[in-house]
Amino acid sequence: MGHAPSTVHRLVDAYQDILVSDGERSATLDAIAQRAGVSKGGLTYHFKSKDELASALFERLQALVEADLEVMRADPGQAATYYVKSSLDVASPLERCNMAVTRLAQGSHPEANELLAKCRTQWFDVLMDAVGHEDMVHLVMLLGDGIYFNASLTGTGAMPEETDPATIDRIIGLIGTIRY
Amino acid sequence: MGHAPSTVHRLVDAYQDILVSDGERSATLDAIAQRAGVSKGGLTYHFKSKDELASALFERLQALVEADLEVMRADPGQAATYYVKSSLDVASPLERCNMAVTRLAQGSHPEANELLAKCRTQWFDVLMDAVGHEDMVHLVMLLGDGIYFNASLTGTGAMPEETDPATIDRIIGLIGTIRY
DNA sequence: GTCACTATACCGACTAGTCGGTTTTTTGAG
DNA sequence: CTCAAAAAACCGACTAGTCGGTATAGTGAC
Repeated sequence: MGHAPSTVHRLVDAYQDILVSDGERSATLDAIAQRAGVSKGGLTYHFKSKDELASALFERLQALVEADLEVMRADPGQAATYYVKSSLDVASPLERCNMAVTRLAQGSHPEANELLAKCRTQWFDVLMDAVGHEDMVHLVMLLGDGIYFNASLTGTGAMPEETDPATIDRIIGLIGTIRY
Repeated sequence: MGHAPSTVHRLVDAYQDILVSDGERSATLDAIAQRAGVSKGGLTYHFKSKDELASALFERLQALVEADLEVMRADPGQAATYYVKSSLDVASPLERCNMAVTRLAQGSHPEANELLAKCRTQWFDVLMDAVGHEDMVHLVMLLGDGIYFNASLTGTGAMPEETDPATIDRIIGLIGTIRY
């Protein structure tokens, strides 16, 4: 019970956290190992290369997205609202993992690019089933991306001020008034 | 007339382009010099350090944003539409420069962070003057960010498909129906 | 001569990945 | 349960290569 997270899990966490907070460049093997509380040798025992670490991150994202899609499918009426609101929760495992993979994609990692494309297609499909109007789905997804992008810069201390959850609620209210 | 761009300009272009298309890690002095078609010595002749290159990029962004704000101030009625639509034009000098600085910010470059925060505040203020409703301004800016974020991933070949300008037009139409 | 470079060589710091060796955990025979 | 052997987990020094930055001799245009 209450497993202490395994070393492998901690290493992926460390990689993810450094990617999110300091960027790809800072995510060196030494830095990852140090944050995970193991030696470099300990890291390379579990992951022979940095690519293997990245692959583990990709698998984590796939699992988290699958769970997220399941939540949305379970309550289609709230799917769009849920999608927009959850974009704001930068501390959630999904958003953090998504952000880490996005950082790799921006460093032109082909596999990261493909995975992100796949995830976005899945979200689009689920939202289409739930909302049924293509333009509205695009609007919702773009809004979610904007919130996410904003939050990702706020996280690194780059924004004038954080996006306020209450503001998001009011914006959702405004969008709810659109007749289509 | 029709100046061939100066070496200094070409070096900043090269830095910007590599940042956008390959990420911070690939933007080495050698790579920048090579893309600009000068030797490494030629680069260091004009920029004593990488930080000076970054500063030149920051100055470029400030100038481009200032011009953009001027366009918006000149036609407040179209400011919001202009803001959203121009987010899609990833090939424009402003968007490319903005993207390059964003890459640096994500690598937690403090000066890049401050500059982005300042620019976003300026855009917000101009949109507030033009639109007059805070939540609508947030909506417009988030939408712009989403389009921009999408486009920036599409650029690196990461998206299922590029956001369609016609779709953006229809979304703007939907937002235009909101009464506030 | 000066400016705007080219070309090349070099240094120190850092980085990914390797490797021999050590510690910890698991196993299974008596 | 006990204890030794085997397997798994981990350590840290080392190697080969990269990157930012410095240095320097030389070239052609003005």
